[in-house]
Amino acid sequence: MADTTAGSQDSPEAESDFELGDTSNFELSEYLLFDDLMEEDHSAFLASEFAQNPIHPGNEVDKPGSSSSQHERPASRNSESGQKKKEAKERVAFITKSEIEILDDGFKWRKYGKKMVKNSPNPRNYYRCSVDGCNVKKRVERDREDPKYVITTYEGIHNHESPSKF
DNA sequence: CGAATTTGACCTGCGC
DNA sequence: GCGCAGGTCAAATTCG
Repeated sequence: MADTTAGSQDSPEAESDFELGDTSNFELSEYLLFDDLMEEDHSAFLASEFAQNPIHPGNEVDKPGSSSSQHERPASRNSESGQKKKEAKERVAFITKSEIEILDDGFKWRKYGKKMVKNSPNPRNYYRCSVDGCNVKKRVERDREDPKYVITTYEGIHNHESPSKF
């Protein structure tokens, strides 16, 4: 699973019902239900489950009307001033059935924040690609009803090859 | 010693 | 206008 499309999106075939009412800022949102579980026995089962229920109701993974707020921090804090480049970031959410959220996908991630969300009793972890130049972010959060499931949301595309592997 | 991780504080955006 | 929620950064600490 290390290679799991590390670097590029695989065949997109999960988006459709996700209608973004406000596409002013967003242009693409693909949600791939992936289960890189080692026990294919369960993965197959889960796959069916997700097929019926993509995500539990009230999923905050993507709210079509909630407006996609792009957090553009003003240059106030940022050293770069006057440079606000809003690049359309690819957002891909993966649902993995695992007890650990430290899934090694072949990239080096540095945790830069943790936050408790109201929607889930579990904290949400924020990771960032440690590779310089790669501004890919990863959001890891446990399922609200099934702590065994981990929702990993990738934001951005890796502009480099995997540091490890190969 | 260096890099990575941790926790708290701070800021921004939206809703009411 | 204020409050809430979410997200990010920074400083301190720990592990390798």
